[in-house]
Amino acid sequence: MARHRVVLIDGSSLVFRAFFAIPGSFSTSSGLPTNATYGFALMFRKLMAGRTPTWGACVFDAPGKTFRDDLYPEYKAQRPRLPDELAAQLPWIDKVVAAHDFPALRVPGYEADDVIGTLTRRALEAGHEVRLITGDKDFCQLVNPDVRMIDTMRDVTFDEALVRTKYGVDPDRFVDYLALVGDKVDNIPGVPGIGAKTAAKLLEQFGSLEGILAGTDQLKGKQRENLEKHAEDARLSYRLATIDQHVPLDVGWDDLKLRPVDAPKVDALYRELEFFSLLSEQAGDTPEQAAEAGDFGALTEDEAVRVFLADLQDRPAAVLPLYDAPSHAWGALAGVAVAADAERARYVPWTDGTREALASWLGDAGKPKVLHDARDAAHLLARHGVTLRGVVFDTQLASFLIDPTGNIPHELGQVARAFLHRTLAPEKDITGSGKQAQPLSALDLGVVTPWACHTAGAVADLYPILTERLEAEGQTKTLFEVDLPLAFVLAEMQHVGIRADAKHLKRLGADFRARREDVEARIHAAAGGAFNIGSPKQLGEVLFDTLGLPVIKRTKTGYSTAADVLERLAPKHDIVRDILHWRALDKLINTYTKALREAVNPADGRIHCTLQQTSGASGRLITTDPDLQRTPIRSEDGRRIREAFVPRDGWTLISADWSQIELRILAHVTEDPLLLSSFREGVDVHRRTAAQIFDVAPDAVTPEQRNVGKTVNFATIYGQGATSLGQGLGITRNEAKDIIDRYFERYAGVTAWLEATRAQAERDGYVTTFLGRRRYVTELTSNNPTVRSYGERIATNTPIQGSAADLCKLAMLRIAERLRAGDHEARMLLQIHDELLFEAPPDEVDAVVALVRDCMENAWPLAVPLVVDVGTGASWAAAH
DNA sequence: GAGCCCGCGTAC
DNA sequence: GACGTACGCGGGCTCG
Repeated sequence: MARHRVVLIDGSSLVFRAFFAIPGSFSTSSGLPTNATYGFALMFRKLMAGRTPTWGACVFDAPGKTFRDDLYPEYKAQRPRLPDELAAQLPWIDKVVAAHDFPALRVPGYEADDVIGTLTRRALEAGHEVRLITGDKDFCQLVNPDVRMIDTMRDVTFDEALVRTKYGVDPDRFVDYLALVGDKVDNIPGVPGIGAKTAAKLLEQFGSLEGILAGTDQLKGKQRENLEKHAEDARLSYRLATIDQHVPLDVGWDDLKLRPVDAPKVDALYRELEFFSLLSEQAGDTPEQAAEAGDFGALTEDEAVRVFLADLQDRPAAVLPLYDAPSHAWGALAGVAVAADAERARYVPWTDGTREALASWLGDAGKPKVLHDARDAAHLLARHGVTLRGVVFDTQLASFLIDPTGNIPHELGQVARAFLHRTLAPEKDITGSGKQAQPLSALDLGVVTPWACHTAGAVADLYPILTERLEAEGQTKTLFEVDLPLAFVLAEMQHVGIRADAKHLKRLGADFRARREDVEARIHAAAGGAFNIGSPKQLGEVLFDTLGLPVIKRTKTGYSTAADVLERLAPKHDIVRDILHWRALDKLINTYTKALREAVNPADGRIHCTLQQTSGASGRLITTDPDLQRTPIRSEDGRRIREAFVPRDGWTLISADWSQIELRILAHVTEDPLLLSSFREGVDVHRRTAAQIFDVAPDAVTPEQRNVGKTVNFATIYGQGATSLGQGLGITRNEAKDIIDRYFERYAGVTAWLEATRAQAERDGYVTTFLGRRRYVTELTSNNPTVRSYGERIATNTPIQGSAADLCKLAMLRIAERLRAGDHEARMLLQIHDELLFEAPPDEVDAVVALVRDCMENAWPLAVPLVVDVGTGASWAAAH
């Protein structure tokens, strides 16, 4: 017969946790804040979904002093006062507890911790097992084979192994650990200079706090000094951190007996609190994952994997491939979690024994799969020889399409919080972070499995919810026809990477470094001494305090030394030119020659950046790790960086970019006659704008005037005002205003469209792109004029920038399709917003150029032609 | 040492 | 504050 279970809830700490973890905007229609109450209700729901305990109690701190205050007056002195919004919820939290017929305990003179500790001891002595529901790590000291600590908000269960993994000490040494490390929240002092890592190391070496204090002669330096000096602090901390397990309690098991949940009673309260999603009839439809109720496990053998996967049949399963390395850059595959639903999941480590079974299922297009970030998964799997097929949904892309600005970058934890109100344990909770981070494969399967299964379970739970939301937002088609297929094109591009000549980067770096040194010597001589030129703080002191140059602009932390400021100071002192030069070289060295060289994968000599699909609010794609979209081109030195990007031996790089795609889209949407005619007749649009602004014939426009025209054309797209346009052009605000007025007079169609778009955005609360991609502009409802005008710029810029991004995605899809259909070896390498980069074998170049040009020029039927410039060459510098 | 913000610079 | 979309570097601060 199963043993009796006792559940002890740490009410006080959970109330605080819930209050800070759940947005303050949670409230009833009458304005009662309910975020902490909701968190508490969620916790109960998870608790009750699991195995029913026999006894239980929800323990709160009682008002008044405790023995710890006598020991140490500063105890918990750092605790913030109870916020009013939380105080107002306490009576309601009591009601939630009462509605579940859960005994609530408050014992004067003792903290909740001690009451819980005492009940835990009694339960163990009676042979029962205990579950502690808390977010407070102090309870780790009570964990043993019969006592587990459950953090319901993060869905993490601490057993002995997890305590050891996370803190590096056994539960029975946890108090010693706390005594050394201290606890800022409770104002437990600890020993200065001893952090988590050192404490674990010392305890490993000496066994206990007293062992350490007795053995300080074996230590040295600051550490020994601190331990000797603060020995009494540590002992005091030990007593403060020790949970008292012998509190006199006037309760017996009969008082703590639990009854089955009275659903109507709970529902009545939840209706009052407007927690409609927690009502029992709905709860039955999508049962919350109980902290321990899941049917989770690890599968390490081929046959077991096959049986589990075959049992899924044709039902969509959530798939979560996991990186082994803490850094994802070239990380290997540790394993794959597969969830049939949130309650049934398996973690399969990637081993010789499981590889075949996993690979054949993952590659089977007939087995439907749901992923969160299929692009990343497909790339990771591709590196292990697995082709991911049968992906029917991507919860990350769905979240992005529902609200691109909502949960950037739409990581699973954020999306689960937003749509499931569930807090997932971050991976570092089990792996640790920083230098002592452990790869998943080094961790106990008992630690990885529940975490991986819970996490995959969240993807399974998100699937139906996001499917429905996506449909409601009218974005289903975009997901299935554009973003999801594109994810696999991007995965392929990441997998292919771009070849980079590390030697060229090294030579360039050496050249730039030598030049930087020369300039640096001159700067230091002019300043009268050495200083760190790369520190804006130090540089400001030299320029404005030592050399007495005039202060033109300030930042919130001091003097501004930005390039535009330095440009204006350049005539006053020769040092300023040198500083600008030093900055340019320093940037090229650190961000480009150095970082790019480190990004080259030695295995294939190529850089494999990430093509983020869910980070650009307007729908743009974004490159990271490294960011190849920011490869320099504007300066002479910068362009030399592009010489390092080369094709495969004997192949050719092809660069194709749209000419003025955003201005053409502007012409299309505004239907402005002048803009339309410029593009239809193929006249130079910047020259045309200059002619309008300066009221001269196009032939008479000087190069300087054309430049003004160009700046003004872009200013329109960005919603630039007179002040900054004036600054950009080096003219007065009034002169700039005249130019803008004149532009709007001549381009009346543009003026009308800007006006209409702002009005539409205000009316609907969002703007859209060609593909119907939606961006909500909440800024427009702000009372703050600055925020509101920012909203207006977003409203008018996003349809232009976002539609350009749409066009590029469509072109990429068609190009990928046609390269495949034509059996071309050529490959798409990069997207730089309006440019696509390819490499092709020589015999394919002409065909690929034609194909690419066709797809790009005909990406979308516009009222004006789309013009594409194509270049080829032996490097990116040569091709562009 | 890790994590964060800041100032700055790079691209389209 | 005053130009839209981004990423990432080094400096410098805080925390442990």
